[in-house]
Amino acid sequence: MIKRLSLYSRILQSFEFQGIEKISSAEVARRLGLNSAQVRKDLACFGQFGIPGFGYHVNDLRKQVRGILKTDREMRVILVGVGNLGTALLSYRGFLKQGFTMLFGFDVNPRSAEGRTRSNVPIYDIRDLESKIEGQRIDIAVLAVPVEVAQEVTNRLVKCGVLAILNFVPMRIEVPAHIQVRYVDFSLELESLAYYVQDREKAKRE
Amino acid sequence: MIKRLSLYSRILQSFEFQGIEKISSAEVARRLGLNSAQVRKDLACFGQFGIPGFGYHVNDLRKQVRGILKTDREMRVILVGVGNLGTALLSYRGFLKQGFTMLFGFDVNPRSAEGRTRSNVPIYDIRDLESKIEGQRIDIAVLAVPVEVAQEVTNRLVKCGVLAILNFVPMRIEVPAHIQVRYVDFSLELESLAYYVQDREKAKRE
DNA sequence: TTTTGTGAAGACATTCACAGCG
DNA sequence: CGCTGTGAATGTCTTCACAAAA
Repeated sequence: MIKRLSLYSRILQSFEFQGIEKISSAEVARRLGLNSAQVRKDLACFGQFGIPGFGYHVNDLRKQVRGILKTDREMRVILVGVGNLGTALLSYRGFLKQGFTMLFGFDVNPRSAEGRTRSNVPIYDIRDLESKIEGQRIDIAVLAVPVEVAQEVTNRLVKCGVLAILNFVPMRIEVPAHIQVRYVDFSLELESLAYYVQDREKAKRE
Repeated sequence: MIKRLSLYSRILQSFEFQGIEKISSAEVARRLGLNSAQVRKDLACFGQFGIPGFGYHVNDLRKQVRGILKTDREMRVILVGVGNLGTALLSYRGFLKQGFTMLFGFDVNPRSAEGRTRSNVPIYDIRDLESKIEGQRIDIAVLAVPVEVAQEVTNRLVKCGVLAILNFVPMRIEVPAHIQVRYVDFSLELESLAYYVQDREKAKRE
């Protein structure tokens, strides 16, 4: 549901960019492939932002949604594991949208990692994780290390006071209840796609 | 649900690797952070694989699950858009697990894209998309192009007979009903994490 | 005994449909 | 009228709890 809010935020931004000032739940729903009642419910959940018979003011609504998501305040992010994937994440504009700041990266081999990177985010040795982030507020750690060390690195991150982890490693990591974890797992998506593709070809034959 | 099957497949592989021959739904559930009834229901959905009072034979079950997911047969994949993200996907071992073959990539600037890649997947000009994949069976296209051209490229892919799309572009793409689309959207995950982090800090204050 | 497979219950999410406001 | 906000209805997914099988 919060993910949908984030979608609303994104589409409102694009409406604003296009100079559209007024929008209806039906139009938002159409653009995102959702049901209009769902859009209204999601928004109504946090207050009364709409005007019956009119719709929503794009500008107003966007401010409200950003307020709810707290996208208005700075999120401090670090990257742990600067291999192929980590490097890509660093250079992929659009990964860090406004409101997110990548402070630094960590890797077992910071020198070679730094060479690959075309961003100006400093890469430190992972041995210095604790000392480098000591005393700093780190909101989110992006985890892109090899599977074998994922749990160990996670434990260290939690000890360092990291509040949330975006995990690109294809395994479940154990964390205390108050730590937020979100998973991004490409190959899972690929495999599930494969399943439906199969169905498709079977359907064609029948 | 199919995603969970894929998780089972992965964990069964690791059990097999460790030489574990027998497994219970409770143990699988524990490892994946699920409920044991869920694991049993998911599996029971496709047949009776378990033995009451014993559990499941790891090897047997894995074969069954791979059969259901059709991970046993080759999936032919292409990559469209070989920018930062696309490049990373190409070099990221683990993206393409066994059963998936990356045939080639396409980009507006194949020369510079090829330079970045350390894989031996050939990169062609996107103008030649139709001619290069003509007559070939392509199961899945991985979409990693800029937002502005995502819909146009999608249309071309569909015309070329691609059956499924794994979309890394942060926007909804329109496709005919019989085409499968799956979305991978990092920044959405980041934003939703941010929301809960906020909650966390509020909770701490109270 | 142990652990499966599964109806029944429960929790959660989505959609319908309409009163009421602008 | 048009469109929101929202109870009620529906649908979907998850968990419980237990009879039956090994």
